Amino acid sequence: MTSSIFDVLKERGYIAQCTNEEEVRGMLANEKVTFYVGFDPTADSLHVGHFLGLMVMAHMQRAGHRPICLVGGGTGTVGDPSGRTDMRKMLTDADIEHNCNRFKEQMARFIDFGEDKALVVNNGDWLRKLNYIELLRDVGAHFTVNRMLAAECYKNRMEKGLTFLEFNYMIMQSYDFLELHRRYGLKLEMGGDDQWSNIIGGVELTRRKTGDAVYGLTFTLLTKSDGQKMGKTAGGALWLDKEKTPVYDFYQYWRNVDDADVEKCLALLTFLPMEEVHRLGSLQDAAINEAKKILAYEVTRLVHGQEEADKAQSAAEAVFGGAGSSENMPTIQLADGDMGSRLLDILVAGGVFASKGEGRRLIQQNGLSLNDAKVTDPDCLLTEENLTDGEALVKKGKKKFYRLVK
RNA sequence: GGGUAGGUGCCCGAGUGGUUAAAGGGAACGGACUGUAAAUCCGUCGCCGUAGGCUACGAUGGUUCGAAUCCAUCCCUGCCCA
Repeated sequence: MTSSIFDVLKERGYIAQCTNEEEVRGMLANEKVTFYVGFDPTADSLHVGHFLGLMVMAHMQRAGHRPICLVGGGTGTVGDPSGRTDMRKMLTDADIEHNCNRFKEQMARFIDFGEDKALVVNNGDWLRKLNYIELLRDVGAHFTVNRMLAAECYKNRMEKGLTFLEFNYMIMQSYDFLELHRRYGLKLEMGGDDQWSNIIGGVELTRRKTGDAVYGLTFTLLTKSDGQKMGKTAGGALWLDKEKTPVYDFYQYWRNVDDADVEKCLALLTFLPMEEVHRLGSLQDAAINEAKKILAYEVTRLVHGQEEADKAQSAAEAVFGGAGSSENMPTIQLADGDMGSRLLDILVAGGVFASKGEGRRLIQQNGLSLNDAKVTDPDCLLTEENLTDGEALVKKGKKKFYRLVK
């Protein structure tokens, strides 16, 4: 057997670092491998960064391997200092449990948790029971502080201060690997490239404790061509939960990615065949919009399902192309008292503007339209005449649309 | 515990008694240009507002006509010593 999922992952651009490329490649080609990716429950929803990891897991599962989703009920209480300049806010146990449950629901959209096909585990189950002295003797003896301090992930914390609490994160994550190896025969840990230090910690610990060959692999972080992290919006992260990031906004985010990032996103965030990805990625100038539409639709479909993706696409076409249905664009429900009220106040109440000042400014800058006519007066009122069939369309800036419905 | 340097708007960071809603940069937002792209240029970027007012520089008190700026106490962080 020579074909390996490893090659697929590599071709699609997922792989950043690997402990032993040839051995991992061979292992993935010749046996069913149990592997894991960890997710710390720092928020009540997964975001696009996690989605990349889920895509990798999905590819692996399709190739016959068994994924373990580890939610960090234990590590989440400590907080991973990797890539952070400040200590994370401490979460309460109740928060963590709530978040863990949400994660599980969301993961089920991408991973098949059918019989023995995949597992969800919570490292709180074993980490919380650990005895300090035992752990120190058992695990602590295998780590030298010198090596740990040299780890990339602590670099920028050496200046800002790194607490002992967070310093132990690597130990805990390494212990997870060992524990999963013992419980499930785990052979491989995967994670974002920022997890490299933590992952090799686990690989080494497990090797030393058991003598078994185990491996680590990191996947590319989702970054824009200018190096910035992808998936950040004005409102923060791009969430997979539609309550936190509306599907329409989610779709629009991908519809609007930079030309330079289109091919990469198609490869990493969709299951389209690579020939198709290359073809779409090579489109030039205005034609690349075609690729962006497909990207937006596909990613939205994977995350929110076909129906939601259709709605988002339809809403986008209604707004930008004149076709499609406007029904699914963000909607503001008008109250009875709104007729004759100031448009500005209605939009602030509807969340379109964060403050009246912001709205007023936007109007002064010619950034607001009502039914395709520029609004020039900040104090203009919304009247029945503005409505057609009980609806009006408001445009904020160049491409944010809201439907007012009575 | 001792010494020392700090805590400023979304982030970084200037500012050491009035001219400071607070320089500069980044992010973000609006406009022009475009392809729902990028780059560029112009503008905006605490809240309410016609004027004008209100709130804000870790927290709480105080000095002063007037404080982000001075004093006191407290909280937090870095560094050095123990």
